[in-house]
Amino acid sequence: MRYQFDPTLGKLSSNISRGLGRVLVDRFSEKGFHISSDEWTVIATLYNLGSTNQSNLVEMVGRDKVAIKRIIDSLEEKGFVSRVVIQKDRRYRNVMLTLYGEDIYRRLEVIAGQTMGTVLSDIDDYKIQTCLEVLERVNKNLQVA
Amino acid sequence: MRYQFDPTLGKLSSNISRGLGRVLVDRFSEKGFHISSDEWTVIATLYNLGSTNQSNLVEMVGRDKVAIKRIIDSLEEKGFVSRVVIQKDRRYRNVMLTLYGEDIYRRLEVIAGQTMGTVLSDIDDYKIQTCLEVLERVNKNLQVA
DNA sequence: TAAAAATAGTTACATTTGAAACTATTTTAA
DNA sequence: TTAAAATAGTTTCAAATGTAACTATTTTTA
Repeated sequence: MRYQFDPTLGKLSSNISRGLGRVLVDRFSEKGFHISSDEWTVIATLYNLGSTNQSNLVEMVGRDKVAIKRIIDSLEEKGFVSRVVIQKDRRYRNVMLTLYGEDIYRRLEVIAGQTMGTVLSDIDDYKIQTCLEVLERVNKNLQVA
Repeated sequence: MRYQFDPTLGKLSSNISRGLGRVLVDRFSEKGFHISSDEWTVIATLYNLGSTNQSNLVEMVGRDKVAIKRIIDSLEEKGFVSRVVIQKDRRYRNVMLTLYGEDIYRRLEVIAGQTMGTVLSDIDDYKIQTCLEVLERVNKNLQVA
Protein backbone atom coordinates (compact mmCIF):
# COMPACT_ATOMS: atom_id res chain seq x y z
CA MET A 1 0.00 0.00 0.00
CA ARG A 2 0.93 3.66 -0.20
CA TYR A 3 1.56 4.63 3.39
CA GLN A 4 0.38 7.75 5.10
CA PHE A 5 3.01 10.39 4.67
CA ASP A 6 0.57 13.09 5.49
CA PRO A 7 0.28 13.23 9.21
CA THR A 8 -3.19 11.72 9.48
CA LEU A 9 -2.69 9.12 12.19
CA GLY A 10 -0.45 11.38 14.25
CA LYS A 11 -2.83 14.28 13.97
CA LEU A 12 -5.89 12.18 14.80
CA SER A 13 -4.34 10.41 17.76
CA SER A 14 -3.03 13.61 19.25
CA ASN A 15 -6.30 15.45 18.72
CA ILE A 16 -8.33 12.59 20.15
CA SER A 17 -6.01 12.27 23.10
CA ARG A 18 -6.29 15.96 23.84
CA GLY A 19 -10.01 16.17 23.04
CA LEU A 20 -11.07 13.09 24.97
CA GLY A 21 -9.08 14.28 27.96
CA ARG A 22 -10.72 17.69 27.79
CA VAL A 23 -14.26 16.30 27.48
CA LEU A 24 -13.75 13.76 30.26
CA VAL A 25 -12.30 16.34 32.63
CA ASP A 26 -15.21 18.67 31.85
CA ARG A 27 -17.81 15.96 32.54
CA PHE A 28 -16.11 14.97 35.78
CA SER A 29 -15.85 18.60 36.76
CA GLU A 30 -19.55 19.25 36.07
CA LYS A 31 -20.37 16.53 38.60
CA GLY A 32 -17.94 17.98 41.13
CA PHE A 33 -14.94 15.69 40.57
CA HIS A 34 -11.68 17.48 39.93
CA ILE A 35 -9.66 14.75 38.33
CA SER A 36 -7.25 14.87 35.39
CA SER A 37 -7.50 12.31 32.61
CA ASP A 38 -4.19 10.78 33.73
CA GLU A 39 -5.56 10.40 37.22
CA TRP A 40 -8.65 8.73 35.83
CA THR A 41 -6.49 6.31 33.83
CA VAL A 42 -4.52 5.34 36.92
CA ILE A 43 -7.62 5.01 39.12
CA ALA A 44 -9.25 2.70 36.56
CA THR A 45 -6.04 0.68 36.16
CA LEU A 46 -5.73 0.23 39.93
CA TYR A 47 -9.37 -0.78 40.21
CA ASN A 48 -8.92 -3.52 37.63
CA LEU A 49 -5.47 -4.55 38.79
CA GLY A 50 -5.71 -4.26 42.56
CA SER A 51 -2.65 -3.50 44.64
CA THR A 52 0.57 -3.07 42.66
CA ASN A 53 3.87 -1.17 42.60
CA GLN A 54 4.72 1.96 40.64
CA SER A 55 6.96 0.23 38.10
CA ASN A 56 4.13 -2.06 37.18
CA LEU A 57 1.90 0.96 36.69
CA VAL A 58 4.56 2.34 34.36
CA GLU A 59 4.06 -0.82 32.27
CA MET A 60 0.28 -0.85 32.45
CA VAL A 61 -0.35 2.82 31.85
CA GLY A 62 2.47 3.45 29.39
CA ARG A 63 3.81 6.59 31.07
CA ASP A 64 7.29 7.00 32.52
CA LYS A 65 8.10 6.61 36.20
CA VAL A 66 8.22 10.35 36.87
CA ALA A 67 4.74 10.84 35.44
CA ILE A 68 3.41 7.90 37.45
CA LYS A 69 5.02 9.21 40.62
CA ARG A 70 3.38 12.58 40.13
CA ILE A 71 -0.04 11.10 39.48
CA ILE A 72 0.23 8.86 42.55
CA ASP A 73 1.36 11.82 44.66
CA SER A 74 -1.72 13.73 43.63
CA LEU A 75 -4.09 10.79 44.13
CA GLU A 76 -2.55 10.15 47.55
CA GLU A 77 -3.06 13.78 48.57
CA LYS A 78 -6.71 13.48 47.60
CA GLY A 79 -7.02 10.32 49.67
CA PHE A 80 -7.88 8.07 46.68
CA VAL A 81 -4.86 5.78 46.97
CA SER A 82 -2.46 4.69 49.69
CA ARG A 83 1.22 4.02 49.19
CA VAL A 84 3.10 1.64 51.48
CA VAL A 85 6.77 0.65 51.44
CA ILE A 86 7.07 -3.12 51.06
CA GLN A 87 9.22 -4.43 53.92
CA LYS A 88 10.37 -7.49 51.99
CA ASP A 89 12.06 -5.22 49.42
CA ARG A 90 12.11 -1.64 50.53
CA ARG A 91 12.71 -0.25 47.04
CA TYR A 92 9.08 -0.98 46.22
CA ARG A 93 5.94 0.82 47.24
CA ASN A 94 2.61 -0.89 47.15
CA VAL A 95 -0.06 1.34 45.66
CA MET A 96 -3.77 0.61 46.03
CA LEU A 97 -7.13 2.37 45.98
CA THR A 98 -8.51 3.29 49.37
CA LEU A 99 -12.16 2.47 50.07
CA TYR A 100 -12.88 6.10 49.31
CA GLY A 101 -10.92 5.75 46.07
CA GLU A 102 -12.95 2.69 45.08
CA ASP A 103 -16.13 4.58 45.71
CA ILE A 104 -14.89 7.45 43.57
CA TYR A 105 -13.96 5.02 40.81
CA ARG A 106 -17.52 3.70 40.65
CA ARG A 107 -18.88 7.21 40.32
CA LEU A 108 -16.35 8.22 37.69
CA GLU A 109 -16.96 5.02 35.76
CA VAL A 110 -20.58 6.00 35.21
CA ILE A 111 -19.62 9.42 33.89
CA ALA A 112 -16.83 8.06 31.70
CA GLY A 113 -19.14 5.37 30.33
CA GLN A 114 -21.79 7.94 29.41
CA THR A 115 -19.17 10.17 27.82
CA MET A 116 -17.73 7.36 25.71
CA GLY A 117 -21.28 6.39 24.82
CA THR A 118 -21.88 9.83 23.38
CA VAL A 119 -18.58 9.96 21.57
CA LEU A 120 -18.97 6.49 20.02
CA SER A 121 -22.77 6.37 19.67
CA ASP A 122 -22.95 6.66 15.88
CA ILE A 123 -20.18 4.19 15.12
CA ASP A 124 -20.62 0.47 14.43
CA ASP A 125 -19.42 -1.85 17.16
CA TYR A 126 -17.32 -4.00 14.91
CA LYS A 127 -15.60 -0.95 13.47
CA ILE A 128 -14.73 0.25 16.95
CA GLN A 129 -13.31 -3.18 17.74
CA THR A 130 -11.25 -3.18 14.54
CA CYS A 131 -10.02 0.29 15.33
CA LEU A 132 -8.93 -0.64 18.84
CA GLU A 133 -7.23 -3.74 17.47
CA VAL A 134 -5.27 -1.62 15.00
CA LEU A 135 -4.34 0.89 17.66
CA GLU A 136 -3.11 -1.86 20.01
CA ARG A 137 -0.91 -3.20 17.22
CA VAL A 138 0.42 0.27 16.32
CA ASN A 139 1.17 0.87 19.96
CA LYS A 140 3.11 -2.41 20.18
CA ASN A 141 5.04 -1.58 17.02
CA LEU A 142 5.94 1.81 18.41
CA GLN A 143 7.34 0.30 21.57
CA VAL A 144 10.00 -1.60 19.64
CA ALA A 145 10.61 1.19 17.11
CA MET B 1 -23.08 -2.22 23.19
CA ARG B 2 -21.30 -1.99 26.54
CA TYR B 3 -19.12 1.08 26.20
CA GLN B 4 -15.51 1.37 27.22
CA PHE B 5 -15.40 2.60 30.76
CA ASP B 6 -11.87 1.41 31.16
CA PRO B 7 -9.68 4.03 29.60
CA THR B 8 -8.67 2.03 26.51
CA LEU B 9 -9.23 4.55 23.74
CA GLY B 10 -7.86 7.43 25.77
CA LYS B 11 -4.82 5.45 26.81
CA LEU B 12 -4.13 4.19 23.29
CA SER B 13 -4.57 7.52 21.59
CA SER B 14 -2.36 9.33 24.06
CA ASN B 15 0.32 6.64 23.94
CA ILE B 16 0.27 6.54 20.15
CA SER B 17 0.37 10.30 19.93
CA ARG B 18 3.35 10.45 22.23
CA GLY B 19 5.04 7.37 20.73
CA LEU B 20 4.58 8.32 17.11
CA GLY B 21 5.88 11.80 17.84
CA ARG B 22 8.92 10.39 19.58
CA VAL B 23 9.72 7.89 16.80
CA LEU B 24 9.24 10.46 14.05
CA VAL B 25 11.41 13.05 15.77
CA ASP B 26 14.11 10.39 16.30
CA ARG B 27 14.05 9.35 12.62
CA PHE B 28 14.19 12.98 11.47
CA SER B 29 16.98 13.65 13.91
CA GLU B 30 19.04 10.65 12.73
CA LYS B 31 18.99 12.18 9.26
CA GLY B 32 19.97 15.58 10.58
CA PHE B 33 16.55 17.28 10.69
CA HIS B 34 15.66 18.85 14.00
CA ILE B 35 11.92 19.15 13.68
CA SER B 36 9.18 18.52 16.22
CA SER B 37 6.17 16.43 15.29
CA ASP B 38 3.98 19.55 15.46
CA GLU B 39 6.28 21.28 13.04
CA TRP B 40 6.10 18.30 10.72
CA THR B 41 2.29 18.37 10.88
CA VAL B 42 2.21 22.05 9.95
CA ILE B 43 4.78 21.68 7.17
CA ALA B 44 2.79 18.84 5.61
CA THR B 45 -0.46 20.78 5.97
CA LEU B 46 1.04 23.84 4.29
CA TYR B 47 2.45 21.71 1.49
CA ASN B 48 -0.96 20.26 0.73
CA LEU B 49 -2.87 23.46 1.33
CA GLY B 50 -0.59 26.11 -0.11
CA SER B 51 -0.63 29.63 1.24
CA THR B 52 -3.07 30.25 4.09
CA ASN B 53 -3.60 32.25 7.27
CA GLN B 54 -3.00 31.16 10.85
CA SER B 55 -6.67 30.84 11.77
CA ASN B 56 -7.17 28.42 8.93
CA LEU B 57 -4.23 26.39 10.19
CA VAL B 58 -5.95 26.31 13.57
CA GLU B 59 -8.88 24.63 11.78
CA MET B 60 -6.79 22.26 9.68
CA VAL B 61 -4.34 21.16 12.33
CA GLY B 62 -6.71 21.13 15.30
CA ARG B 63 -4.45 23.09 17.65
CA ASP B 64 -5.28 26.44 19.24
CA LYS B 65 -4.05 29.75 17.89
CA VAL B 66 -1.29 30.09 20.48
CA ALA B 67 0.14 26.70 19.56
CA ILE B 68 -0.04 27.52 15.85
CA LYS B 69 1.63 30.87 16.40
CA ARG B 70 4.50 29.23 18.24
CA ILE B 71 5.00 26.56 15.58
CA ILE B 72 4.96 29.19 12.81
CA ASP B 73 7.45 31.33 14.77
CA SER B 74 9.82 28.40 14.97
CA LEU B 75 9.39 27.39 11.32
CA GLU B 76 9.94 31.00 10.28
CA GLU B 77 13.17 31.22 12.29
CA LYS B 78 14.39 28.10 10.53
CA GLY B 79 13.51 29.63 7.16
CA PHE B 80 10.93 26.99 6.25
CA VAL B 81 7.95 29.34 6.04
CA SER B 82 7.37 33.01 5.41
CA ARG B 83 4.71 35.11 7.05
CA VAL B 84 3.35 38.22 5.36
CA VAL B 85 0.72 40.69 6.60
CA ILE B 86 -2.13 40.85 4.11
CA GLN B 87 -2.65 44.49 3.12
CA LYS B 88 -6.31 44.02 2.24
CA ASP B 89 -7.04 43.06 5.86
CA ARG B 90 -4.10 43.68 8.12
CA ARG B 91 -5.34 41.39 10.86
CA TYR B 92 -4.34 38.41 8.73
CA ARG B 93 -0.94 36.98 7.99
CA ASN B 94 -0.36 34.82 4.97
CA VAL B 95 1.77 31.80 5.80
CA MET B 96 3.45 29.67 3.13
CA LEU B 97 6.37 27.31 2.69
CA THR B 98 9.50 28.89 1.27
CA LEU B 99 11.26 27.05 -1.58
CA TYR B 100 13.66 25.78 1.06
CA GLY B 101 10.69 24.66 3.17
CA GLU B 102 9.21 22.78 0.19
CA ASP B 103 12.50 21.02 -0.33
CA ILE B 104 12.63 20.07 3.34
CA TYR B 105 9.07 18.77 3.11
CA ARG B 106 10.01 16.38 0.32
CA ARG B 107 12.90 15.02 2.35
CA LEU B 108 10.84 14.65 5.52
CA GLU B 109 8.03 13.00 3.59
CA VAL B 110 10.32 10.14 2.62
CA ILE B 111 11.39 9.58 6.22
CA ALA B 112 7.85 9.88 7.57
CA GLY B 113 6.58 7.47 4.89
CA GLN B 114 9.21 4.89 5.79
CA THR B 115 8.46 5.28 9.47
CA MET B 116 4.72 4.83 8.99
CA GLY B 117 5.51 1.87 6.75
CA THR B 118 7.35 0.20 9.59
CA VAL B 119 4.73 1.01 12.18
CA LEU B 120 1.83 -0.21 10.00
CA SER B 121 3.59 -2.96 8.05
CA ASP B 122 1.91 -5.94 9.70
CA ILE B 123 -1.63 -4.53 9.64
CA ASP B 124 -4.23 -5.12 6.93
CA ASP B 125 -4.96 -2.15 4.69
CA TYR B 126 -8.70 -2.31 5.12
CA LYS B 127 -8.35 -2.43 8.89
CA ILE B 128 -6.18 0.67 8.83
CA GLN B 129 -8.80 2.40 6.70
CA THR B 130 -11.57 1.38 9.08
CA CYS B 131 -9.50 2.57 12.01
CA LEU B 132 -8.86 5.98 10.46
CA GLU B 133 -12.54 6.27 9.58
CA VAL B 134 -13.49 5.60 13.21
CA LEU B 135 -10.91 8.06 14.49
CA GLU B 136 -12.16 10.78 12.13
CA ARG B 137 -15.67 10.24 13.43
CA VAL B 138 -14.58 10.24 17.07
CA ASN B 139 -12.65 13.41 16.45
CA LYS B 140 -15.74 15.06 14.93
CA ASN B 141 -17.90 13.93 17.84
CA LEU B 142 -15.39 15.36 20.30
CA GLN B 143 -15.49 18.74 18.62
CA VAL B 144 -19.17 19.17 19.38
CA ALA B 145 -18.99 17.53 22.82
C1' DT C 1 31.81 -11.28 51.31
C1' DA C 2 32.87 -6.78 49.41
C1' DA C 3 32.57 -3.99 45.27
C1' DA C 4 29.94 -3.23 41.17
C1' DA C 5 25.70 -3.37 38.81
C1' DA C 6 20.89 -3.16 38.73
C1' DT C 7 16.41 -1.63 40.24
C1' DA C 8 12.52 1.40 42.35
C1' DG C 9 11.48 5.53 43.18
C1' DT C 10 12.53 10.74 43.89
C1' DT C 11 14.35 15.40 43.03
C1' DA C 12 15.67 19.32 40.35
C1' DC C 13 15.75 21.98 36.49
C1' DA C 14 14.79 23.40 31.92
C1' DT C 15 11.31 23.23 28.31
C1' DT C 16 6.69 22.99 26.73
C1' DT C 17 2.01 23.94 27.08
C1' DG C 18 -2.57 26.15 28.25
C1' DA C 19 -5.48 29.91 29.59
C1' DA C 20 -6.39 34.57 29.92
C1' DA C 21 -5.60 39.03 28.94
C1' DC C 22 -3.96 42.01 25.53
C1' DT C 23 -3.15 44.79 20.77
C1' DA C 24 -4.37 45.87 16.29
C1' DT C 25 -7.60 45.94 12.89
C1' DT C 26 -12.05 45.40 10.66
C1' DT C 27 -17.06 44.87 10.73
C1' DT C 28 -21.54 45.85 12.49
C1' DA C 29 -25.22 48.49 13.92
C1' DA C 30 -27.20 52.54 16.41
C1' DT D 1 -20.28 58.24 11.23
C1' DT D 2 -18.87 56.68 15.33
C1' DA D 3 -19.18 53.45 19.34
C1' DA D 4 -19.51 48.57 20.19
C1' DA D 5 -18.62 43.99 18.79
C1' DA D 6 -15.97 40.74 16.42
C1' DT D 7 -11.80 38.83 14.56
C1' DA D 8 -6.62 37.62 13.90
C1' DG D 9 -2.86 37.26 16.08
C1' DT D 10 0.43 38.13 20.22
C1' DT D 11 2.06 38.37 24.98
C1' DT D 12 2.34 36.84 29.57
C1' DC D 13 2.41 33.99 33.36
C1' DA D 14 1.33 29.83 35.78
C1' DA D 15 1.05 24.87 35.46
C1' DA D 16 2.36 20.52 33.27
C1' DT D 17 5.93 17.70 31.33
C1' DG D 18 10.45 15.53 29.94
C1' DT D 19 15.20 14.57 30.96
C1' DA D 20 18.94 13.66 33.68
C1' DA D 21 20.96 13.11 37.78
C1' DC D 22 20.20 11.53 42.32
C1' DT D 23 19.11 8.32 46.78
C1' DA D 24 18.08 4.08 48.76
C1' DT D 25 18.02 -0.58 48.46
C1' DT D 26 18.81 -5.18 46.63
C1' DT D 27 21.14 -8.40 43.51
C1' DT D 28 25.03 -10.01 41.10
C1' DT D 29 29.63 -11.37 40.56
C1' DA D 30 34.59 -11.46 41.19
